[in-house]
Amino acid sequence: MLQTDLIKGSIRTIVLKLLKENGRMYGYEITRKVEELTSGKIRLTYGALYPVLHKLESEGVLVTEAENFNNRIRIYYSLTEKGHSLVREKVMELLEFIESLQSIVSPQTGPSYA
Amino acid sequence: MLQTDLIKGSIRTIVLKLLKENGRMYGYEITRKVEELTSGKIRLTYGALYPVLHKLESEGVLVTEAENFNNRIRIYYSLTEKGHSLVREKVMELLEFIESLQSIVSPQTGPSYA
DNA sequence: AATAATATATAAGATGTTTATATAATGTAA
DNA sequence: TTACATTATATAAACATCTTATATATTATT
Repeated sequence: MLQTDLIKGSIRTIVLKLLKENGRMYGYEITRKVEELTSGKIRLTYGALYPVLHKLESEGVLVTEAENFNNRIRIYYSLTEKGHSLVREKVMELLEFIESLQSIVSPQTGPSYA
Repeated sequence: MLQTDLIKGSIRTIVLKLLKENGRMYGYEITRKVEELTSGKIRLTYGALYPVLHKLESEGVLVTEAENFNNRIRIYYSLTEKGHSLVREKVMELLEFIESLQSIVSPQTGPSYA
């Protein structure tokens, strides 16, 4: 597992992107999906995930629906219209950030006339 | 400029990598180099940079040399042996992290038999 | 003379994350 | 049938990290 503090700051974007791709999801499902997509390299903790979800809700970025499943309450989160445009922004920002990181840590991949 | 909270957690690795590539550097020079490499997209703030440098020094990862330049003191930072092996670790970790992020935000780039 | 750029640094406040903890139902293996 | 793993949501305390504001001072440029 990675689980370094690199994850700091990207949880919001990850959550938003997953909700965009998968429609509505519940918290546990989000953590599973992240593990699946990253081959277990990234694991969101609930102490980090739920505060993010609650904040996004209070900002009007997503809405919740509580449903009963097997005598348990399951809370589904889905993007609002505002959420959808935020995803686009945030994902672009993340891609730019990744590019920037790469230009620091990776050697130039320009033409090599070798 | 990006300057989102995505940078959180990657400053250490960025600093370490730059010191490895450039030998010794001083604080201001580090911020310049990051701006240069990222076309101004990432800007380290001093409030973030200096605490990181001081912490790395206290951990024995880097050492300082104060030199006089134009009537001003300039403090050069360079990696110790311990620092050199930490860079390798941290950069690998960052590359893995980038890969993980990409598998979340980017579409699969597998063979497309189209 | 004023401003921008160079240069290091700290404190206060804000934010975000980990770790620990609580609760509870269902499925599974011994 | 007991114990454990998995499913499921959630909060509080502690910790780490970052931004913003601030201080200081020299040199170069307009």
